[in-house]
Amino acid sequence: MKEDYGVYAMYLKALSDETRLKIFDMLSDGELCACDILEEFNITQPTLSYHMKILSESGLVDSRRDGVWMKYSINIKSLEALKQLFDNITLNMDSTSLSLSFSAIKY
Amino acid sequence: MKEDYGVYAMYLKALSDETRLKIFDMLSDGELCACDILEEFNITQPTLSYHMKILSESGLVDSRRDGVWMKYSINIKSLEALKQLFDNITLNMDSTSLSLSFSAIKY
DNA sequence: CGACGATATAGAGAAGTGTCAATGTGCTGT
DNA sequence: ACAGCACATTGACACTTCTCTATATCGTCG
Repeated sequence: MKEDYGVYAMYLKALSDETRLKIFDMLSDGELCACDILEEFNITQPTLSYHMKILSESGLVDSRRDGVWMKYSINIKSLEALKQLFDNITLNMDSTSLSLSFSAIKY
Repeated sequence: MKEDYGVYAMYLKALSDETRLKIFDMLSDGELCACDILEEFNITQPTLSYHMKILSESGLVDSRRDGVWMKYSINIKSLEALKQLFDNITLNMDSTSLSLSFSAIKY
């Protein structure tokens, strides 16, 4: 974990662009093809392709061909890894911060 | 939430640099001064100051003067917001993805 | 006050990013 | 085979990012 800063930084860089973050959030509702995603943005098709490549190569998003279409979906493992990254940060907190964190737990 | 992509993208951009991500993780053990942080990296003092400014201005990190020193600490609210961002993404998943997510829950 | 230690700012340069128009590639019907 | 649609790649450009050296500011102590 402590040694994976490079991987996490890559994930976060992939999501640090507002367009890509929106796309990632869109994919939380399930698999989508590029054409569906493109309709939601005021960007050209090559620009979307560029963003999808970054998301795919980072490992955050999986892609597969379905005939003429490319279908994209969230890679669960990378999403869980990101959650653990931020969850672990709270767990390491000192007592002052911990009391604040406890009040934020919502189960 | 759905409208805050700009804020989240800013948070993620601030953490998308490996140095800044390490610093953020270091701060999870509690408040640190710039001099303590600087010792852990092979960068110059102005470069660290540049990174701390990005972390502070994004809202992820709080800063205060303590005599000659600047003390930095994690802003809990922004950290919790980041956790919710990723937690909400799983919650929106369809049944196929949900079954995968359940298997990853570790309580 | 004046010197010093800690941090911030300015300026510059190399490298990276996001966008587009133009073009290439791959699949599917006819 | 070939025409057409979906998507990828290329090349170019403006803009941003990260790093440094040099210099400024701020707070403390004698």
